[in-house]
Amino acid sequence: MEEFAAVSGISRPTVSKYFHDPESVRTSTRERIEAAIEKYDYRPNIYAMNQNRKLTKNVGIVVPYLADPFFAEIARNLEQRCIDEGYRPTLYGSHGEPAHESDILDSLLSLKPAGVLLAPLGRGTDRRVLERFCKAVPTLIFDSNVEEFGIAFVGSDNYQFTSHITDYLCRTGEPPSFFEMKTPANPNAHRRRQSYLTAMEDFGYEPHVISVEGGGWEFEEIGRLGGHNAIEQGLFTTGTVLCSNDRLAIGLLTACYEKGLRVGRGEDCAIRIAGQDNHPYARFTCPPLTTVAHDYDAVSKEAADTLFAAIEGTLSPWSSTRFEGKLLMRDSA
Amino acid sequence: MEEFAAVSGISRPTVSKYFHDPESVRTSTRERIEAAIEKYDYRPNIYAMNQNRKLTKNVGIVVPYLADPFFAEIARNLEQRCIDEGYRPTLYGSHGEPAHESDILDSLLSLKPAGVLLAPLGRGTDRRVLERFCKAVPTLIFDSNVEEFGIAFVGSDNYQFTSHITDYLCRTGEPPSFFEMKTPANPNAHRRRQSYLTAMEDFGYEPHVISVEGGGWEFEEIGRLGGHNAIEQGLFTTGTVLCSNDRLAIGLLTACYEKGLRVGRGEDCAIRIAGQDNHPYARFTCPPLTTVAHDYDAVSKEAADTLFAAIEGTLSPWSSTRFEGKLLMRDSA
DNA sequence: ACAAATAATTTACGCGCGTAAAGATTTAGC
DNA sequence: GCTAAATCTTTACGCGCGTAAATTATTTGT
Repeated sequence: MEEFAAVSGISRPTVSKYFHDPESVRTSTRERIEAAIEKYDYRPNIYAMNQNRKLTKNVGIVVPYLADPFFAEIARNLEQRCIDEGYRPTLYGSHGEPAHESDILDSLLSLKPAGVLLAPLGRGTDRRVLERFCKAVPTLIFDSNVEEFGIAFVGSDNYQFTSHITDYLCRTGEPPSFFEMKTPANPNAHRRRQSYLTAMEDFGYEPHVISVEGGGWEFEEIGRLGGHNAIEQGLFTTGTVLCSNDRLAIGLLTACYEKGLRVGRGEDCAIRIAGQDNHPYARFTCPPLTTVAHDYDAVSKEAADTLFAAIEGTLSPWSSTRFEGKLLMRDSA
Repeated sequence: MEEFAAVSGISRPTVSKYFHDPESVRTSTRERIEAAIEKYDYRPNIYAMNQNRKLTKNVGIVVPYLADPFFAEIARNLEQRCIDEGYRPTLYGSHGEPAHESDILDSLLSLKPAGVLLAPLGRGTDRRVLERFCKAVPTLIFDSNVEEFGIAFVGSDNYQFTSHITDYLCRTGEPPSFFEMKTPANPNAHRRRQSYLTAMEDFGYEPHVISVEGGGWEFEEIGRLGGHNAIEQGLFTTGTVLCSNDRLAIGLLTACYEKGLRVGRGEDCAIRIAGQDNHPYARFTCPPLTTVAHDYDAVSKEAADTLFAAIEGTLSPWSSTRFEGKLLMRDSA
């Protein structure tokens, strides 16, 4: 930087100031620096920069499982917003393992990030590690809430999701059974079950929950195996099934296919199946999956904006924002 | 580190040496240091460490599109192998955009990574940027090859993939048409088409390629729309279709559903559809998709091992390793 | 055109660690 | 118990940059 400043005819502290915030120097100076950068292809050493800065421009994005297209999609969205605001995002996937999540937070700590966007594992999340982390780094929790940690929570309104689609299913045919994992990793699943129970009672129907065994993140396979069992034991009494999420629904669709059950809302169909999330593949199942769509854009925008506001000093009390979902009526129900 | 060394009763240079490589100090010393780390919860500042080290422990993993479950899966696999070897992997997705890929390589350059595992965009990759990058950083190219850049290439044997499944399809029914994108981003697609043409000639059949329009990375939608067209125009003359990849096949399955065509190998089915890649969802389509599976494990192991060997000094000439695929016979064909 | 405000320069120090060199200490081999 | 080898300690410097303080140059308002 010393040399670069010399050949550019500008002092090193000014160059340093420019890299900290290009807007902080006079326009004429900025143009000279930028011309020199172009000419000499100089870029400052990231390690040396971040060593002394109290605040880096790093932002960590942590999701429970990067191989889940839902999280991959929202991570991609958040990543772009960070770049647009001049931050350097780094992606992390917890691989569904609490220990891995803790490791990520630990190593993130030594990266001195300006802020972190975290979708916690949920049930498996180590409260102590997370709490300590949130004290050190401005952390925005999204997707699934863990107590009132961090600066805010942003996610979807799971009660509304489930009551909305339950309403739709009741209006258009037999009331749905609810198909879910017995021990879901994600706390949203509990909200959805609860919402289903409430909605069914409100409509004057008897709720009917089918909880299937299985751990881990291979939801499709869990849905498929659970579906086989449920079909064999005749648990789908009403001919309509609302799944706790789309991935379970995709597995259940496979089970129905394998059992020779025709899925859909036509006269000749044996069963209606609906999901929740609008998973990127839900549109391409056979039949296309009726589901409730997250407002990806709204969630990621609110999450990013809230974090940036907190980083840039706007301290506000902890808050929780939940966006409503949109019903997507397709052929499966 | 000064203070930590003092309270631990060990000199700072030795502590520094320990963090560089725990094996490089005497066992008794290592135990004392590790006990002290446990006690005082000390960890060195990453930025200061990497500033002076000629070689960091960072490894970059770059894939064209993180929201594609295929790449998400292989990235996850590679990530784990890096961690196991004591490296710090960082994930990057190019979002399908050449400019973004170049940006990633550029910013990776300033991270002084020990090595990089790169799955290039392919056709869109900026040759000049990549070449310059490969000169500065040990780079292993995987999935799709770009000239003979980097230290080596590791991927799947696309010729074998297609000839193998073409063989199977010809033996079990009518010979397949080949369903692909007209302008695929990935060079593997060209190999597969070529392999199809060769295989069909070898079997004495007339090859029949259906190239559909569409750019970007939304392969399912491209397959669906292309499928609608092809069905309307009666292009699937033989009643068997081999798709260039599983994502196109998934879209085509949706198109068939929407057109009322029954897919599968049963007597009452109108069309057989097969894919290639064994996409994580291929098992859950309706019907489950017959496809050729990558040897994920072998590819990622070979890729990681080759990179680690190069980093640790074992210089070997550029090489190309391609693993054969395994035919997965499911219900769609 | 002049004072006040703004921006850039000069000078200087420190961040937390890597690392080299020389000397002191411990260990291994016999 | 001795020597050679391996390891550790002491000392010292530098990496590439952030940043504070004092000074000087430039711009702005009137």
